[in-house]
Amino acid sequence: MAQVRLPDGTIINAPDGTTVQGIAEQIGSGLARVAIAGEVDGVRVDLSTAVSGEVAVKIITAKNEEGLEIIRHSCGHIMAEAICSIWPEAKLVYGPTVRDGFYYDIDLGEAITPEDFAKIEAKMVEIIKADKPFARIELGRQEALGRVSGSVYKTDNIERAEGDVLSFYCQGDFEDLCRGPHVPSTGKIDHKAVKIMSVAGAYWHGDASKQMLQRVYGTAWANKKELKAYLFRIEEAKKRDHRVLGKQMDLFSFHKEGPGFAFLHPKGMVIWNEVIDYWRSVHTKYDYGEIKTPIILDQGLWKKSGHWDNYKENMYFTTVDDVDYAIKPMNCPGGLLVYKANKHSYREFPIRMAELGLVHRYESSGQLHGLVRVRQFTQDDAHIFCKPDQIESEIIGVIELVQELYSAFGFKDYHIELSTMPEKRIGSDEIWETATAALRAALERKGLEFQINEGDGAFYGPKIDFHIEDCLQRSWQLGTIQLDFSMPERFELVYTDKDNTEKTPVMIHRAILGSLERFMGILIEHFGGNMPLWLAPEQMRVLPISDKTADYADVIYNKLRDAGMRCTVDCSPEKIGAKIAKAHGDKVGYMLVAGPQEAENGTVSVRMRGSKESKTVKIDELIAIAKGKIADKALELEF
RNA sequence: GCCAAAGUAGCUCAACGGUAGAGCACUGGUUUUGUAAACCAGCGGUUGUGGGUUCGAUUCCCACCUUUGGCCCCA
Repeated sequence: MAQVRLPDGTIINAPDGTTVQGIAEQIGSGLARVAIAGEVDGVRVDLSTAVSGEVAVKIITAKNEEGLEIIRHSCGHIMAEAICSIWPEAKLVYGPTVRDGFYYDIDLGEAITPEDFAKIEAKMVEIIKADKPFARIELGRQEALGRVSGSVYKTDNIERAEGDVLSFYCQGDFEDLCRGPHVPSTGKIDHKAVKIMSVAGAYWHGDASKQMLQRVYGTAWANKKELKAYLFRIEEAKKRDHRVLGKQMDLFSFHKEGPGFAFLHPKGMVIWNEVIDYWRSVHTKYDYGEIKTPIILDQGLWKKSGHWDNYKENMYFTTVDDVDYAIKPMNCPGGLLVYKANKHSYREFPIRMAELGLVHRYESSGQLHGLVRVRQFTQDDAHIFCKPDQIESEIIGVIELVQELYSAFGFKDYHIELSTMPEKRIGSDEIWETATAALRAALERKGLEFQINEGDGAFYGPKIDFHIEDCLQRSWQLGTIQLDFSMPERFELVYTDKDNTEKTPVMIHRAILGSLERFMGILIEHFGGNMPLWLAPEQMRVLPISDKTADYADVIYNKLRDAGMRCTVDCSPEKIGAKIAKAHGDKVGYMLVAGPQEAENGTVSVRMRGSKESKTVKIDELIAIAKGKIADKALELEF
């Protein structure tokens, strides 16, 4: 007899060899109907898997996240079969699940286009309706290799797979090498909850020197309602896209005369400047000095710093008076020269030099993306020079600064990565080891969770990166803390220590918002353009009911301007409803309706962005409230 | 950079071998308006750029530029 322990702790008995499906039936016929896979002792298996002895079993349904993943994986196979039936010459490569869906990499001479999606979907519906069972076949390594003979991709997959037993899954005549598990039959998928989303190129094994494959993306959900909800979420996310909002709100633009170079408009500059003002105040508090270094510097400097050898392909160059210059891609060499301008004592340490440095990095055209991936950007950079025994406390100080800055913008969700020694690098292995250990120690001291990103450090040192997600759930790096023992040595930086000898300082490179351009893009998406009052390009707009109260509107406007509010008046001949709609479209924080009633009492009727109600307040009262919200960096407008 | 798609008025989109059209915005007029868009009229385009095919190209073909979705890379 098998003793089966269920997730809630109950034990049920079943004859040895009972399948997971059988267990589900024993629990209840309803569960058996919706079961799509199982988990035996923590391992996901097909419903047809037999159990015996003492085991823990969990039944997976479409309601579980695991269930959805299995559905998506099975959908990948169904899509693969559909594609192969349309293009028999298609060679399948690899088809995993991803967040919200799945993809399949396919090698096919002919290009698959969005016009083909309907055809693929129709074929998939046909396969689903045929309710073909998924059958698992297990083979030894040699037999498996024999079974896929002729397919370079599948042979490669087998060579990369671990273990001696490899499995194949068949649905009817279609067969694919696959770890599984799968739904019991294609009919378990709701054909109304599946959709082909896009097709794009992808290198085999992500290697640019390898063949370009076609990657077809699909999504699958438990039912039609969830699919619709997902598609709705995507549409909503697109409305928050900073490129869309940037145009709509007149914040910035791009032009073909400078691809990858953002042009900031007056309203965009308001956000930019507010961010910087706040940034400066926090840096003053954390005892940073600020410097500014040139954008164009002699090429020799970049050879000395190692950028020439390690970063040249991302740099811009220019020649004037027969002298070769580089446009800076990083601020550190300039910062080093500032350090070298004076002699330093250990008593000054740590020296924290911040710089809002404008850098240029050549990025190949395919990777440009609005404000978040550009060729020219301003880093909120800083270089900290300190003694080795100050490293940990300095790193901790930066982490605290990161947390303070992010929370002011309402960013609570970010993840941290620790990147280690890359292939292209300067400095000895011992130095890398010490530096990496120091970063790790600081993170652990702060009790922060982080993941290791092997081989992804900067060429001069390991780094801690802070990532947040945009509205389309793409992850973007913001802050970075990089430890560098090499650059100070190369530039022969010294300080006089207590014992009156000259020693080499340690250098910490760090950026918190990362790129101000990227940060602005993420801010726009984060707030959906509805900026908190302190960041809003237009904090308030006075809306006179008609020309009759135009004079009163001007009085209010002047008072607000005098109080330092960013404010305009809408004196167009529109009706008040139209003015309100327009102001909402422009994402103005407070809409101040001014009619005869208000004029008589010295008040305005305040309508808040996003709200249908309004409140009547005295002008001075409004100013006091707004000033309070701005000073507190309040995220909400309500009062 | 690679694979694919797209580029039409300031913006969002139609038309798809035969004189390029709408809404919003803008300008003028009517309306003097009370909380998410009053009405009328007008202005606005060498259809991304350059070649080619054709009697004729926005439409078909080629190249380039830019953008979009991915891949690789990265702040």
